[in-house]
Amino acid sequence: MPQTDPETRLTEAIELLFFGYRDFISDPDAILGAYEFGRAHHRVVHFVGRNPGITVAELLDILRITKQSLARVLRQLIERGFVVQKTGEKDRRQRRLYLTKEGAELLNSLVAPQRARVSKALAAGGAGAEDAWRTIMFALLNEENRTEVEHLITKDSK
Amino acid sequence: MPQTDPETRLTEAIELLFFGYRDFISDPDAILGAYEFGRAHHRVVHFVGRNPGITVAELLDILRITKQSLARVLRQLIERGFVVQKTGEKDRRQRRLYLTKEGAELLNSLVAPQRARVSKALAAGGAGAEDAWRTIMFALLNEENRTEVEHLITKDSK
DNA sequence: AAAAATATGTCAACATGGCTGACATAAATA
DNA sequence: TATTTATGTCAGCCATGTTGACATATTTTT
Repeated sequence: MPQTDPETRLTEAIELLFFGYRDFISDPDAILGAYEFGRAHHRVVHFVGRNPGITVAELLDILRITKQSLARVLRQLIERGFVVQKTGEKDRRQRRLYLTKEGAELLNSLVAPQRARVSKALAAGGAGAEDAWRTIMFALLNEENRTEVEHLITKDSK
Repeated sequence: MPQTDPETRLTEAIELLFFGYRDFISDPDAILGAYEFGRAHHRVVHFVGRNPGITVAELLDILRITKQSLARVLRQLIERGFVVQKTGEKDRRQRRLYLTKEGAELLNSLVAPQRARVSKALAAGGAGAEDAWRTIMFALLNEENRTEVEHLITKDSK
């Protein structure tokens, strides 16, 4: 079997991340095209769907973009009826975001092929591989983001 | 311990990919800024460095962008002395691409923090985790890309 | 030798989705 | 009441993707 030096091994891992991510995000693109939406819309729909009632500020913090960039895609999603805003009950300055029925359907059509892909991939690793994969993916995060991401992704685990 | 339904588990994995990749590509950005280069330049420098003498057509096939998009960043990299073109010896229509000494230094400064990050993350998984992680990342690829990616990433394994 | 195909380059126009800066409004807080 | 906060909006800029059309040099096919 080939022996590989550590630098090469790491370079290969870096390229696996590049190519893996490239294909991972490829499924939704065709679907989005039919709506004349882009990846920016996808991200908003995804995180609003995962965090119903999220405030604009919280969404900006997840996406790490400016409010002006968000405003463009958010306006389109609202105008076309995929997202609604509701004034916050406790703090009436807030605009809490929710998916409409149409938004939830769009999200579902986007996430379905991604789930299928990830499900297959995790299964390909065999028993125990999923935990190892998760540990490594989590360890890729900047330390200052780990707590936040942990909260975000485990939001509705039972 | 929390029991988690399969859909939620997969959604969490999808978000781990999103956040993990986001942080994974964060290191080089500051470095690139100092050169007034962007991620597109990074990709070109990376794959030219990994595949010395690569042709323009091969590079386009890896990057999946149009030649007009590539032309812009490639021109800048050539003008500023990070990449050189040499006419193909067998086929003189080809322009084979190589990094200059400066290009190799730039690549090294970009890849070093990525290697450090990935190295730490793989180590965090413990023994055997790296193989599991690789298997899963590879299984994320579109089937039609697997052979190509396998060749690309194992290019100089011994 | 001529014709066709290939590898590459270039011009022009346009779209998406980032960015900064400035300013406005309503509501909460000090 | 004054200030801060959450949000929205206008205007313009930049990076990097796209399509379409066309040019050149070289190789391959006829």
